[in-house]
Amino acid sequence: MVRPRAFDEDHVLRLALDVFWAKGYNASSMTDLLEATHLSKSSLYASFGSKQALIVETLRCYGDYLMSGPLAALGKPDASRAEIEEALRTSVAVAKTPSGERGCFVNNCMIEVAPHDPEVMAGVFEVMLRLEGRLVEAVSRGQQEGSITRAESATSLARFIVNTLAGINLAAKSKPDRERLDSIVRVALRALD
Amino acid sequence: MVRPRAFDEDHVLRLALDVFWAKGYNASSMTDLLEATHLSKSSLYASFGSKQALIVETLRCYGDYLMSGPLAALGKPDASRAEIEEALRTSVAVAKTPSGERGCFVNNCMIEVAPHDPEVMAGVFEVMLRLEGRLVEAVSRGQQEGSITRAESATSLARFIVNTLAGINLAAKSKPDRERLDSIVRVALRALD
DNA sequence: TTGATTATGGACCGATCAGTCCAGAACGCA
DNA sequence: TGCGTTCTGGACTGATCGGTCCATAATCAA
Repeated sequence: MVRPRAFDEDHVLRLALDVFWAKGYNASSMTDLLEATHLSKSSLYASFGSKQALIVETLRCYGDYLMSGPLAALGKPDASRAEIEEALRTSVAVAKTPSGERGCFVNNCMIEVAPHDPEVMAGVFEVMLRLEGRLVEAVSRGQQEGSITRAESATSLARFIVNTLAGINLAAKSKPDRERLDSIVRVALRALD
Repeated sequence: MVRPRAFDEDHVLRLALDVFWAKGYNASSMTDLLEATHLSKSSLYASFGSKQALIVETLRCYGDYLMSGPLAALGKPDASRAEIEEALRTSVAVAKTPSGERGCFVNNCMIEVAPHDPEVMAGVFEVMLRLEGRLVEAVSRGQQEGSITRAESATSLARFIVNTLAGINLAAKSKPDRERLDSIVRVALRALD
């Protein structure tokens, strides 16, 4: 082996992710991706194979971003109700960001790509399961310490929160009022009492 | 004037809607639409102008379907908590239908098309406002009769329900377990207590 | 230097796309 | 029987798409 890779694959994925995330899969042409990644067409195809394979990789990349970014609170070993609330509020804050109208990349893929592509569907599932898993832990902890109702299973409550998050990220696409998102979170949290 | 229209425009819209709904906007070629509507290319362009104009029309059509179909309960003049529950449960039932993985056409448009097309965005808004309006009425009635909490405004609660419905329809795309959807509804309804 | 590997840019491909146009058939009223 | 309108099918266009290929240059180890 000689001449090592001249570019960082993860960094390229982040750049490609930004394109797919902002424009959607179909609207992102290979030209767009080449400009964003500063790669030659040959290099990009040699490294990833196809546009479809590329978006599958970016999904994995997005999962990492989610867990270490907006939803990082849920990763704390003692995460509980407070961290669930924090995650919801952070999601609202991100949604109100200028780039918030990109919504959630996983949601976007689920609707635009997954129905036509089993690999993307699998990637979507993976991210959602990671999220759900962390939420189950946090909910359980909240139930143990009494801050969350025991009337429903931790799994049911966690799935409800995933559902609420999905809705918020979908709403984010339409530049909603801050108050609208805040009240959704507020009402949703009532279900945990 | 001679020779009247040989086809029913609303019926054509329903057929076109089915295509867009099942395959998405980009994946629906004009060929698909022509086959489904049994129209000639010339007729379709003469009647609707463009693919984009066509999907805008189908959005209106979908709104009518929603209100007179799955969400018809909310249209009853005395709709209240029971009808909200019914609408949620019907949505789950529809989601578990073979064609349920199409999800919600409005959600699909919001993610795939609306970001690139202000007219579609406007159409999406219109349907969502209709739904929200009906929910506000039903929630208010529930609050008056004491079946729904007064701790939050009718608007906030209605928006929360819209959000929950959106999440459910998004989840529908991945062929979820019945139990998953049921528990989401069950937990969501806790927020109204 | 040599040879293996990687990167680059551009030419090129076949397919598909939305949309236009036209000649003519079908139709209904006067 | 005409006239005006609607409908049809197909030919056609120009653009764009994802993807392939290749000759060449750059890079490093032996």
